Amino acid sequence: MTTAPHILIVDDHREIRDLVSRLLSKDGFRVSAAADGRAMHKALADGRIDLILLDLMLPGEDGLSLCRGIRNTSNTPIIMLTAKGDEVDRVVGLEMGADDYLAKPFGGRELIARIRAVLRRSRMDPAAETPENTKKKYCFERWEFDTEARELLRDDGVTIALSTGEFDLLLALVMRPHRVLSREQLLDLARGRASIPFDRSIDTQISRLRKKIERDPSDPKIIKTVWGGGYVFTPDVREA
Amino acid sequence: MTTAPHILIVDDHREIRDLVSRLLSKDGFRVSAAADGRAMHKALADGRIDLILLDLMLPGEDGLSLCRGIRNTSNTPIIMLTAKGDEVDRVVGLEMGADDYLAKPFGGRELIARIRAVLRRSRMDPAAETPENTKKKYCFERWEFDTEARELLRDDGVTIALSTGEFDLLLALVMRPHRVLSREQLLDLARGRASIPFDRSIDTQISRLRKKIERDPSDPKIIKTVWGGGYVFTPDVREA
DNA sequence: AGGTTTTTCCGAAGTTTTTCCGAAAAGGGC
DNA sequence: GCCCTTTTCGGAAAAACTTCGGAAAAACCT
Repeated sequence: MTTAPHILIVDDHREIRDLVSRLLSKDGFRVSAAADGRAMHKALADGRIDLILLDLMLPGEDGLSLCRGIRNTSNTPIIMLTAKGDEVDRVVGLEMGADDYLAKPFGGRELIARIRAVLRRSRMDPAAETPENTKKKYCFERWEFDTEARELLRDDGVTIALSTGEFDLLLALVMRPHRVLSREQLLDLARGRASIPFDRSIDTQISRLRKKIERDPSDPKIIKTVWGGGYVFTPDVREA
Repeated sequence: MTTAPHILIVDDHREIRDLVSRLLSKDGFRVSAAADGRAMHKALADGRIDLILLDLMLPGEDGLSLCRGIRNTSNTPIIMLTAKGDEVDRVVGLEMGADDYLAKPFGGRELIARIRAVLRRSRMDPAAETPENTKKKYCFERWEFDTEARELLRDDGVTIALSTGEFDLLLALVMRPHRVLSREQLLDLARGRASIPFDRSIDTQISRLRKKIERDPSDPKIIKTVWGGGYVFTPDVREA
Protein backbone atom coordinates (compact mmCIF):
# COMPACT_ATOMS: atom_id res chain seq x y z
CA MET A 1 0.00 0.00 0.00
CA THR A 2 1.71 3.14 -1.11
CA THR A 3 -0.69 5.79 0.18
CA ALA A 4 -3.66 5.80 2.53
CA PRO A 5 -6.87 4.65 0.84
CA HIS A 6 -9.48 7.32 0.31
CA ILE A 7 -12.93 6.43 1.57
CA LEU A 8 -16.14 8.25 0.70
CA ILE A 9 -18.99 8.07 3.19
CA VAL A 10 -22.44 8.79 1.80
CA ASP A 11 -25.12 9.24 4.43
CA ASP A 12 -27.69 11.87 5.14
CA HIS A 13 -27.19 11.81 8.89
CA ARG A 14 -24.58 14.20 10.03
CA GLU A 15 -23.73 12.21 13.17
CA ILE A 16 -23.09 9.08 11.19
CA ARG A 17 -20.89 10.94 8.73
CA ASP A 18 -18.93 12.53 11.54
CA LEU A 19 -18.66 9.32 13.47
CA VAL A 20 -17.43 7.32 10.52
CA SER A 21 -15.08 10.10 9.46
CA ARG A 22 -13.45 10.25 12.82
CA LEU A 23 -13.26 6.49 13.10
CA LEU A 24 -11.62 6.09 9.76
CA SER A 25 -9.20 8.98 9.95
CA LYS A 26 -8.06 7.76 13.31
CA ASP A 27 -7.20 4.55 11.56
CA GLY A 28 -5.19 6.29 8.91
CA PHE A 29 -7.67 6.44 6.07
CA ARG A 30 -8.39 9.58 4.12
CA VAL A 31 -12.08 10.37 4.28
CA SER A 32 -14.59 12.44 2.37
CA ALA A 33 -18.26 12.75 3.17
CA ALA A 34 -21.37 13.37 1.12
CA ALA A 35 -24.94 13.83 2.29
CA ASP A 36 -26.69 12.83 -0.90
CA GLY A 37 -26.27 11.56 -4.43
CA ARG A 38 -25.34 14.90 -5.87
CA ALA A 39 -22.59 15.46 -3.36
CA MET A 40 -21.41 11.94 -3.93
CA HIS A 41 -21.02 12.40 -7.65
CA LYS A 42 -19.15 15.60 -7.05
CA ALA A 43 -16.76 13.89 -4.65
CA LEU A 44 -16.22 11.06 -7.11
CA ALA A 45 -15.40 13.53 -9.84
CA ASP A 46 -13.09 15.51 -7.60
CA GLY A 47 -10.72 12.90 -6.34
CA ARG A 48 -9.62 9.36 -6.54
CA ILE A 49 -11.93 7.39 -4.28
CA ASP A 50 -10.86 3.89 -3.32
CA LEU A 51 -14.04 2.77 -1.63
CA ILE A 52 -17.57 4.05 -1.05
CA LEU A 53 -19.64 3.53 2.09
CA LEU A 54 -23.16 3.97 0.90
CA ASP A 55 -26.23 4.30 3.08
CA LEU A 56 -29.20 2.46 1.72
CA MET A 57 -31.72 5.04 2.82
CA LEU A 58 -31.07 8.42 1.34
CA PRO A 59 -33.32 11.35 0.56
CA GLY A 60 -33.84 11.76 -3.14
CA GLU A 61 -32.23 9.00 -5.13
CA ASP A 62 -31.71 6.05 -2.81
CA GLY A 63 -28.60 4.01 -2.20
CA LEU A 64 -29.54 1.08 -4.40
CA SER A 65 -30.11 3.24 -7.37
CA LEU A 66 -26.90 5.15 -6.77
CA CYS A 67 -25.07 1.91 -6.46
CA ARG A 68 -26.29 0.71 -9.81
CA GLY A 69 -25.36 4.05 -11.29
CA ILE A 70 -21.82 3.87 -10.01
CA ARG A 71 -21.41 0.36 -11.32
CA ASN A 72 -22.23 1.56 -14.81
CA THR A 73 -19.26 3.83 -14.93
CA SER A 74 -16.70 2.40 -12.56
CA ASN A 75 -15.97 -0.51 -10.34
CA THR A 76 -14.99 1.35 -7.22
CA PRO A 77 -15.75 -1.01 -4.33
CA ILE A 78 -18.95 -0.25 -2.45
CA ILE A 79 -20.01 -1.25 1.03
CA MET A 80 -23.70 -0.78 1.69
CA LEU A 81 -24.88 0.44 5.05
CA THR A 82 -28.39 -0.20 6.20
CA ALA A 83 -30.51 0.61 9.18
CA LYS A 84 -31.71 -2.85 9.99
CA GLY A 85 -30.29 -6.24 9.33
CA ASP A 86 -32.93 -6.89 6.76
CA GLU A 87 -32.04 -9.90 4.71
CA VAL A 88 -33.90 -8.76 1.62
CA ASP A 89 -31.93 -5.55 1.51
CA ARG A 90 -28.76 -7.49 1.61
CA VAL A 91 -29.57 -9.67 -1.32
CA VAL A 92 -30.72 -6.72 -3.35
CA GLY A 93 -27.67 -4.72 -2.35
CA LEU A 94 -25.25 -7.39 -3.39
CA GLU A 95 -27.15 -7.84 -6.64
CA MET A 96 -26.84 -4.19 -7.37
CA GLY A 97 -23.10 -4.61 -7.28
CA ALA A 98 -22.19 -3.80 -3.72
CA ASP A 99 -19.09 -5.63 -2.52
CA ASP A 100 -20.19 -6.00 1.04
CA TYR A 101 -23.01 -5.12 3.31
CA LEU A 102 -23.05 -3.90 6.89
CA ALA A 103 -26.04 -3.48 9.19
CA LYS A 104 -26.26 -0.55 11.56
CA PRO A 105 -25.42 -0.29 14.29
CA PHE A 106 -21.97 -1.58 13.56
CA GLY A 107 -18.86 -1.54 15.67
CA GLY A 108 -16.07 0.68 14.48
CA ARG A 109 -13.71 -2.22 14.42
CA GLU A 110 -15.99 -4.29 12.30
CA LEU A 111 -16.41 -1.45 9.83
CA ILE A 112 -12.68 -1.15 9.51
CA ALA A 113 -12.19 -4.86 9.18
CA ARG A 114 -14.73 -4.99 6.37
CA ILE A 115 -13.19 -2.03 4.60
CA ARG A 116 -9.77 -3.63 4.76
CA ALA A 117 -11.16 -6.91 3.49
CA VAL A 118 -12.90 -5.31 0.54
CA LEU A 119 -9.89 -3.20 -0.34
CA ARG A 120 -7.63 -6.18 -0.17
CA ARG A 121 -9.88 -8.15 -2.46
CA SER A 122 -10.28 -5.34 -4.92
CA ARG A 123 -6.58 -4.76 -5.09
CA MET A 124 -5.81 -8.38 -5.67
CA ASP A 125 -8.52 -8.73 -8.22
CA PRO A 126 -6.95 -6.87 -11.13
CA ALA A 127 -4.56 -9.79 -10.80
CA ALA A 128 -0.97 -9.70 -11.84
CA GLU A 129 0.43 -6.72 -10.00
CA THR A 130 1.11 -8.35 -6.64
CA PRO A 131 4.56 -8.04 -5.15
CA GLU A 132 4.83 -11.80 -5.39
CA ASN A 133 5.11 -11.64 -9.09
CA THR A 134 7.53 -8.80 -9.33
CA LYS A 135 10.51 -10.67 -7.96
CA LYS A 136 12.12 -13.02 -10.39
CA LYS A 137 14.37 -15.36 -8.51
CA TYR A 138 15.03 -16.56 -5.01
CA CYS A 139 18.23 -18.27 -3.98
CA PHE A 140 18.63 -20.48 -0.94
CA GLU A 141 21.07 -23.23 -0.03
CA ARG A 142 22.11 -24.89 -3.26
CA TRP A 143 19.00 -23.80 -5.10
CA GLU A 144 17.89 -21.07 -7.38
CA PHE A 145 14.12 -20.78 -7.52
CA ASP A 146 13.07 -19.20 -10.79
CA THR A 147 9.52 -17.92 -10.51
CA GLU A 148 9.29 -17.09 -14.18
CA ALA A 149 10.37 -20.43 -15.51
CA ARG A 150 8.62 -21.97 -12.51
CA GLU A 151 11.45 -24.36 -11.86
CA LEU A 152 14.29 -25.08 -9.51
CA LEU A 153 17.91 -24.95 -10.57
CA ARG A 154 20.50 -26.69 -8.41
CA ASP A 155 24.08 -25.44 -8.25
CA ASP A 156 25.28 -28.53 -10.09
CA GLY A 157 23.12 -27.63 -13.04
CA VAL A 158 20.28 -30.04 -12.45
CA THR A 159 16.84 -28.61 -13.13
CA ILE A 160 13.77 -29.74 -11.27
CA ALA A 161 10.30 -29.03 -12.61
CA LEU A 162 7.55 -28.07 -10.22
CA SER A 163 3.84 -28.61 -10.48
CA THR A 164 1.51 -25.68 -9.91
CA GLY A 165 0.79 -26.68 -6.36
CA GLU A 166 4.41 -27.26 -5.50
CA PHE A 167 5.31 -23.93 -7.03
CA ASP A 168 2.66 -21.99 -5.11
CA LEU A 169 3.54 -23.61 -1.83
CA LEU A 170 7.26 -23.09 -2.26
CA LEU A 171 6.68 -19.48 -3.20
CA ALA A 172 4.59 -18.92 -0.09
CA LEU A 173 7.37 -20.41 2.02
CA VAL A 174 10.27 -18.70 0.30
CA MET A 175 8.68 -15.31 0.70
CA ARG A 176 8.37 -15.80 4.45
CA PRO A 177 11.52 -17.48 5.66
CA HIS A 178 12.16 -18.05 9.37
CA ARG A 179 8.48 -17.80 10.17
CA VAL A 180 6.29 -20.58 11.42
CA LEU A 181 3.33 -20.85 9.10
CA SER A 182 0.31 -22.86 10.12
CA ARG A 183 -1.34 -25.22 7.68
CA GLU A 184 -4.24 -22.82 7.58
CA GLN A 185 -2.00 -19.93 6.60
CA LEU A 186 -0.22 -21.99 4.00
CA LEU A 187 -3.46 -23.14 2.50
CA ASP A 188 -4.62 -19.57 2.32
CA LEU A 189 -1.33 -18.29 0.90
CA ALA A 190 -0.72 -21.05 -1.57
CA ARG A 191 -4.20 -22.06 -2.56
CA GLY A 192 -6.33 -19.13 -1.49
CA ARG A 193 -8.81 -21.29 0.26
CA ALA A 194 -9.86 -22.03 3.81
CA SER A 195 -9.10 -25.33 5.43
CA ILE A 196 -11.67 -27.96 6.20
CA PRO A 197 -11.50 -29.88 9.49
CA PHE A 198 -9.20 -32.80 8.69
CA ASP A 199 -7.32 -31.28 5.83
CA ARG A 200 -4.01 -32.95 5.23
CA SER A 201 -3.36 -31.71 1.76
CA ILE A 202 -0.66 -29.32 2.90
CA ASP A 203 1.20 -32.15 4.59
CA THR A 204 1.17 -34.16 1.44
CA GLN A 205 2.35 -31.27 -0.62
CA ILE A 206 5.13 -30.50 1.85
CA SER A 207 6.15 -34.10 1.70
CA ARG A 208 6.40 -34.00 -2.08
CA LEU A 209 8.30 -30.73 -1.98
CA ARG A 210 10.77 -32.20 0.48
CA LYS A 211 11.41 -35.12 -1.79
CA LYS A 212 12.43 -32.69 -4.47
CA ILE A 213 14.57 -30.23 -2.57
CA GLU A 214 15.87 -31.89 0.56
CA ARG A 215 19.11 -33.81 0.51
CA ASP A 216 17.59 -36.31 2.91
CA PRO A 217 13.79 -36.01 2.84
CA SER A 218 13.49 -38.04 6.03
CA ASP A 219 15.61 -35.51 7.91
CA PRO A 220 14.56 -32.20 6.40
CA LYS A 221 16.86 -29.21 6.82
CA ILE A 222 15.09 -26.70 4.63
CA ILE A 223 11.42 -27.06 5.44
CA LYS A 224 11.16 -27.93 9.11
CA THR A 225 8.11 -29.18 10.94
CA VAL A 226 6.98 -27.32 14.04
CA TRP A 227 4.97 -29.77 16.04
CA GLY A 228 1.55 -28.33 16.74
CA GLY A 229 2.45 -25.21 14.79
CA GLY A 230 3.03 -25.80 11.13
CA TYR A 231 6.13 -25.49 8.97
CA VAL A 232 9.10 -23.12 8.73
CA PHE A 233 11.32 -22.38 5.79
CA THR A 234 14.65 -22.14 7.59
CA PRO A 235 17.36 -21.10 5.09
CA ASP A 236 18.16 -17.48 4.40
CA VAL A 237 16.71 -16.36 1.10
CA ARG A 238 18.51 -14.09 -1.33
CA GLU A 239 16.34 -12.36 -3.89
CA ALA A 240 17.63 -11.83 -7.41
CA MET B 1 -11.90 -22.27 19.56
CA THR B 2 -10.75 -25.28 21.42
CA THR B 3 -11.71 -24.16 24.91
CA ALA B 4 -14.49 -22.13 26.49
CA PRO B 5 -14.15 -18.39 25.97
CA HIS B 6 -13.44 -16.34 29.06
CA ILE B 7 -15.77 -13.39 29.56
CA LEU B 8 -15.19 -10.48 31.92
CA ILE B 9 -18.22 -8.63 33.21
CA VAL B 10 -17.57 -5.12 34.51
CA ASP B 11 -20.47 -3.60 36.39
CA ASP B 12 -20.84 -1.93 39.76
CA HIS B 13 -24.11 -3.64 40.59
CA ARG B 14 -23.65 -6.90 42.32
CA GLU B 15 -26.98 -8.30 41.11
CA ILE B 16 -26.07 -7.68 37.51
CA ARG B 17 -22.69 -9.28 37.92
CA ASP B 18 -24.17 -12.32 39.59
CA LEU B 19 -26.97 -12.61 37.11
CA VAL B 20 -24.72 -12.38 34.11
CA SER B 21 -22.18 -14.71 35.66
CA ARG B 22 -24.75 -17.39 36.24
CA LEU B 23 -26.25 -16.89 32.83
CA LEU B 24 -22.95 -17.24 31.04
CA SER B 25 -21.52 -20.07 33.08
CA LYS B 26 -24.66 -22.04 32.44
CA ASP B 27 -23.93 -21.62 28.77
CA GLY B 28 -20.43 -22.94 29.13
CA PHE B 29 -18.47 -19.71 29.24
CA ARG B 30 -15.87 -19.04 31.85
CA VAL B 31 -16.67 -15.82 33.67
CA SER B 32 -14.84 -13.29 35.78
CA ALA B 33 -16.38 -10.20 37.30
CA ALA B 34 -15.10 -6.77 38.22
CA ALA B 35 -16.91 -3.94 39.97
CA ASP B 36 -14.82 -1.06 38.69
CA GLY B 37 -11.98 -0.04 36.45
CA ARG B 38 -9.32 -1.03 38.88
CA ALA B 39 -10.67 -4.53 39.27
CA MET B 40 -11.08 -4.76 35.52
CA HIS B 41 -7.46 -3.97 34.85
CA LYS B 42 -6.44 -6.48 37.42
CA ALA B 43 -8.58 -9.17 35.82
CA LEU B 44 -7.17 -8.34 32.40
CA ALA B 45 -3.64 -8.62 33.66
CA ASP B 46 -4.36 -11.81 35.55
CA GLY B 47 -5.90 -13.95 32.89
CA ARG B 48 -6.71 -14.39 29.30
CA ILE B 49 -9.95 -12.54 28.63
CA ASP B 50 -11.70 -13.17 25.33
CA LEU B 51 -14.43 -10.57 25.65
CA ILE B 52 -15.42 -7.76 27.99
CA LEU B 53 -18.95 -6.78 28.95
CA LEU B 54 -18.58 -3.20 30.04
CA ASP B 55 -21.19 -1.14 31.80
CA LEU B 56 -21.34 2.42 30.61
CA MET B 57 -22.09 3.89 34.02
CA LEU B 58 -19.46 3.10 36.55
CA PRO B 59 -18.31 4.85 39.66
CA GLY B 60 -14.94 6.47 39.18
CA GLU B 61 -13.69 6.15 35.65
CA ASP B 62 -16.68 5.50 33.41
CA GLY B 63 -17.13 2.83 30.80
CA LEU B 64 -16.34 4.99 27.81
CA SER B 65 -13.07 6.09 29.19
CA LEU B 66 -12.16 2.53 30.17
CA CYS B 67 -13.10 1.35 26.73
CA ARG B 68 -10.79 3.81 25.10
CA GLY B 69 -8.08 2.82 27.51
CA ILE B 70 -8.41 -0.84 26.65
CA ARG B 71 -8.30 -0.08 22.95
CA ASN B 72 -4.95 1.56 23.38
CA THR B 73 -3.32 -1.60 24.54
CA SER B 74 -5.34 -4.47 23.12
CA ASN B 75 -8.22 -5.24 20.88
CA THR B 76 -10.12 -7.56 23.10
CA PRO B 77 -13.72 -7.36 21.92
CA ILE B 78 -15.98 -5.17 24.03
CA ILE B 79 -19.74 -5.13 24.36
CA MET B 80 -21.06 -1.99 26.03
CA LEU B 81 -23.98 -2.26 28.40
CA THR B 82 -26.07 0.77 29.14
CA ALA B 83 -29.04 1.65 31.23
CA LYS B 84 -30.98 3.48 28.57
CA GLY B 85 -31.09 3.03 24.85
CA ASP B 86 -29.73 6.46 24.35
CA GLU B 87 -28.67 7.05 20.78
CA VAL B 88 -25.87 9.42 21.63
CA ASP B 89 -24.34 6.95 24.02
CA ARG B 90 -24.33 4.31 21.38
CA VAL B 91 -22.63 6.44 18.80
CA VAL B 92 -20.00 7.46 21.27
CA GLY B 93 -19.61 3.90 22.47
CA LEU B 94 -19.02 2.55 19.03
CA GLU B 95 -16.59 5.32 18.33
CA MET B 96 -14.61 4.52 21.42
CA GLY B 97 -14.04 1.10 19.97
CA ALA B 98 -16.84 -1.02 21.37
CA ASP B 99 -17.83 -3.90 19.12
CA ASP B 100 -21.46 -3.99 20.05
CA TYR B 101 -23.90 -2.31 22.28
CA LEU B 102 -26.69 -3.69 24.42
CA ALA B 103 -29.35 -1.72 26.29
CA LYS B 104 -30.50 -2.82 29.73
CA PRO B 105 -32.64 -4.56 30.52
CA PHE B 106 -31.57 -7.31 28.17
CA GLY B 107 -32.64 -10.90 27.91
CA GLY B 108 -30.23 -13.71 28.50
CA ARG B 109 -30.82 -15.15 25.07
CA GLU B 110 -29.99 -11.89 23.45
CA LEU B 111 -26.88 -11.32 25.51
CA ILE B 112 -25.53 -14.72 24.62
CA ALA B 113 -26.40 -14.31 20.97
CA ARG B 114 -24.55 -11.01 20.85
CA ILE B 115 -21.54 -12.44 22.63
CA ARG B 116 -21.37 -15.33 20.21
CA ALA B 117 -21.70 -13.00 17.27
CA VAL B 118 -18.94 -10.70 18.43
CA LEU B 119 -16.63 -13.59 19.27
CA ARG B 120 -17.23 -15.16 15.90
CA ARG B 121 -16.47 -11.93 14.11
CA SER B 122 -13.40 -11.20 16.17
CA ARG B 123 -12.06 -14.66 15.56
CA MET B 124 -12.17 -14.34 11.85
CA ASP B 125 -10.93 -10.80 11.86
CA PRO B 126 -7.92 -11.04 9.61
CA ALA B 127 -6.32 -8.00 11.20
CA ALA B 128 -6.40 -9.65 14.60
CA GLU B 129 -2.98 -8.37 15.47
CA THR B 130 -3.05 -7.63 19.14
CA PRO B 131 -0.16 -5.59 20.48
CA GLU B 132 0.98 -8.83 22.02
CA ASN B 133 1.30 -10.44 18.66
CA THR B 134 2.91 -7.50 17.01
CA LYS B 135 5.96 -7.84 19.17
CA LYS B 136 8.34 -10.19 17.56
CA LYS B 137 11.12 -10.81 20.02
CA TYR B 138 11.76 -10.73 23.73
CA CYS B 139 15.25 -10.63 25.18
CA PHE B 140 16.19 -11.69 28.68
CA GLU B 141 19.42 -12.84 30.24
CA ARG B 142 21.37 -14.62 27.55
CA TRP B 143 18.29 -15.41 25.51
CA GLU B 144 16.41 -14.02 22.61
CA PHE B 145 12.90 -15.42 22.36
CA ASP B 146 11.68 -15.24 18.78
CA THR B 147 7.92 -15.56 18.69
CA GLU B 148 7.76 -15.76 14.94
CA ALA B 149 10.19 -18.59 14.52
CA ARG B 150 8.97 -20.00 17.84
CA GLU B 151 12.44 -20.69 19.09
CA LEU B 152 15.02 -19.54 21.58
CA LEU B 153 18.36 -18.14 20.51
CA ARG B 154 21.17 -18.08 23.03
CA ASP B 155 23.89 -15.45 22.87
CA ASP B 156 26.43 -18.07 21.89
CA GLY B 157 24.41 -18.87 18.79
CA VAL B 158 22.74 -22.05 19.96
CA THR B 159 19.07 -22.28 19.07
CA ILE B 160 16.60 -24.26 21.09
CA ALA B 161 13.34 -25.49 19.62
CA LEU B 162 10.20 -25.21 21.70
CA SER B 163 7.11 -27.33 21.63
CA THR B 164 3.72 -25.66 21.46
CA GLY B 165 3.13 -25.96 25.16
CA GLU B 166 6.57 -24.70 26.11
CA PHE B 167 6.16 -21.81 23.73
CA ASP B 168 2.76 -20.79 25.10
CA LEU B 169 3.90 -21.04 28.69
CA LEU B 170 7.09 -19.10 28.12
CA LEU B 171 5.17 -16.41 26.27
CA ALA B 172 2.74 -16.06 29.17
CA LEU B 173 5.66 -15.68 31.57
CA VAL B 174 7.74 -13.37 29.44
CA MET B 175 4.85 -11.01 28.94
CA ARG B 176 4.40 -10.69 32.70
CA PRO B 177 7.84 -10.53 34.25
CA HIS B 178 8.32 -9.91 37.98
CA ARG B 179 4.79 -11.06 38.72
CA VAL B 180 3.80 -14.09 40.69
CA LEU B 181 1.48 -16.20 38.57
CA SER B 182 -0.51 -19.00 40.13
CA ARG B 183 -0.78 -22.34 38.42
CA GLU B 184 -4.38 -21.54 37.71
CA GLN B 185 -3.48 -18.31 35.99
CA LEU B 186 -0.73 -19.93 33.99
CA LEU B 187 -3.07 -22.65 32.89
CA ASP B 188 -5.55 -20.05 31.78
CA LEU B 189 -2.97 -17.89 30.05
CA ALA B 190 -1.02 -20.63 28.37
CA ARG B 191 -3.65 -23.24 27.72
CA GLY B 192 -6.88 -21.27 27.96
CA ARG B 193 -8.45 -23.78 30.25
CA ALA B 194 -9.45 -24.02 33.88
CA SER B 195 -7.56 -26.25 36.26
CA ILE B 196 -8.83 -29.47 37.73
CA PRO B 197 -8.24 -30.32 41.41
CA PHE B 198 -4.86 -32.05 41.46
CA ASP B 199 -3.46 -30.59 38.32
CA ARG B 200 0.31 -30.75 38.17
CA SER B 201 0.69 -30.24 34.48
CA ILE B 202 2.00 -26.72 34.86
CA ASP B 203 4.70 -27.94 37.23
CA THR B 204 5.85 -30.49 34.73
CA GLN B 205 5.86 -27.96 31.97
CA ILE B 206 7.82 -25.49 34.08
CA SER B 207 10.26 -28.21 34.86
CA ARG B 208 10.79 -28.93 31.19
CA LEU B 209 11.16 -25.25 30.40
CA ARG B 210 13.76 -24.88 33.12
CA LYS B 211 15.77 -27.71 31.68
CA LYS B 212 15.95 -25.81 28.44
CA ILE B 213 16.68 -22.29 29.62
CA GLU B 214 18.25 -22.43 33.06
CA ARG B 215 21.98 -22.75 33.43
CA ASP B 216 21.40 -25.03 36.41
CA PRO B 217 17.85 -26.39 36.30
CA SER B 218 18.08 -27.53 39.92
CA ASP B 219 18.80 -23.98 41.05
CA PRO B 220 16.60 -21.89 38.79
CA LYS B 221 17.41 -18.20 38.36
CA ILE B 222 14.99 -17.29 35.62
CA ILE B 223 11.73 -18.97 36.56
CA LYS B 224 11.55 -18.97 40.33
CA THR B 225 9.12 -20.88 42.48
CA VAL B 226 7.00 -19.01 44.99
CA TRP B 227 6.09 -21.48 47.65
CA GLY B 228 2.32 -21.65 47.98
CA GLY B 229 1.92 -19.04 45.26
CA GLY B 230 3.11 -20.14 41.88
CA TYR B 231 5.97 -19.04 39.68
CA VAL B 232 7.69 -15.77 38.77
CA PHE B 233 9.66 -14.87 35.71
CA THR B 234 12.39 -12.81 37.34
CA PRO B 235 14.66 -11.34 34.62
CA ASP B 236 13.97 -8.01 33.02
CA VAL B 237 12.53 -8.42 29.56
CA ARG B 238 13.50 -6.22 26.65
CA GLU B 239 11.11 -6.23 23.73
CA ALA B 240 12.49 -5.99 20.21
C1' DA C 1 -5.40 -40.51 -20.66
C1' DG C 2 -2.00 -38.55 -17.93
C1' DG C 3 -0.43 -35.86 -14.55
C1' DT C 4 -1.67 -33.42 -10.30
C1' DT C 5 -4.02 -32.64 -6.08
C1' DT C 6 -6.92 -34.05 -2.30
C1' DT C 7 -8.66 -37.35 0.89
C1' DT C 8 -8.25 -41.34 3.65
C1' DC C 9 -5.89 -44.08 6.72
C1' DC C 10 -2.91 -45.89 10.21
C1' DG C 11 1.51 -46.63 12.35
C1' DA C 12 5.11 -43.64 14.05
C1' DA C 13 6.75 -39.87 16.46
C1' DG C 14 6.25 -36.30 19.63
C1' DT C 15 3.83 -33.85 23.37
C1' DT C 16 1.12 -33.22 27.40
C1' DT C 17 -1.09 -34.91 31.43
C1' DT C 18 -1.41 -37.84 35.27
C1' DT C 19 0.52 -40.49 38.78
C1' DC C 20 3.54 -41.16 42.36
C1' DC C 21 6.96 -40.66 45.83
C1' DG C 22 10.77 -38.55 48.06
C1' DA C 23 12.42 -33.90 49.19
C1' DA C 24 11.82 -29.27 50.76
C1' DA C 25 9.30 -25.58 53.07
C1' DA C 26 6.20 -23.72 56.45
C1' DG C 27 3.75 -24.12 60.96
C1' DG C 28 3.43 -25.35 65.73
C1' DG C 29 4.48 -27.15 70.29
C1' DC C 30 7.98 -27.51 73.46
C1' DG D 1 16.39 -23.92 68.38
C1' DC D 2 14.65 -28.78 67.51
C1' DC D 3 11.48 -32.22 66.16
C1' DC D 4 7.33 -33.59 64.15
C1' DT D 5 3.36 -32.84 61.07
C1' DT D 6 1.31 -30.93 57.10
C1' DT D 7 1.44 -28.92 52.83
C1' DT D 8 3.64 -28.07 48.60
C1' DC D 9 7.00 -28.90 45.09
C1' DG D 10 10.25 -31.48 41.65
C1' DG D 11 10.81 -34.60 38.51
C1' DA D 12 10.88 -39.61 36.79
C1' DA D 13 8.03 -42.66 34.67
C1' DA D 14 3.89 -44.19 32.61
C1' DA D 15 -0.28 -43.26 30.38
C1' DA D 16 -3.06 -40.62 27.42
C1' DC D 17 -3.45 -37.87 23.80
C1' DT D 18 -2.22 -35.18 19.42
C1' DT D 19 -0.09 -34.49 15.43
C1' DC D 20 2.74 -35.97 11.62
C1' DG D 21 4.46 -38.74 7.47
C1' DG D 22 3.67 -40.97 3.68
C1' DA D 23 1.42 -44.75 0.98
C1' DA D 24 -2.45 -45.61 -1.51
C1' DA D 25 -6.75 -44.66 -3.45
C1' DA D 26 -9.97 -41.41 -5.10
C1' DA D 27 -11.05 -37.16 -7.20
C1' DC D 28 -9.85 -33.55 -10.17
C1' DC D 29 -8.53 -31.18 -14.27
C1' DT D 30 -7.82 -30.42 -18.66
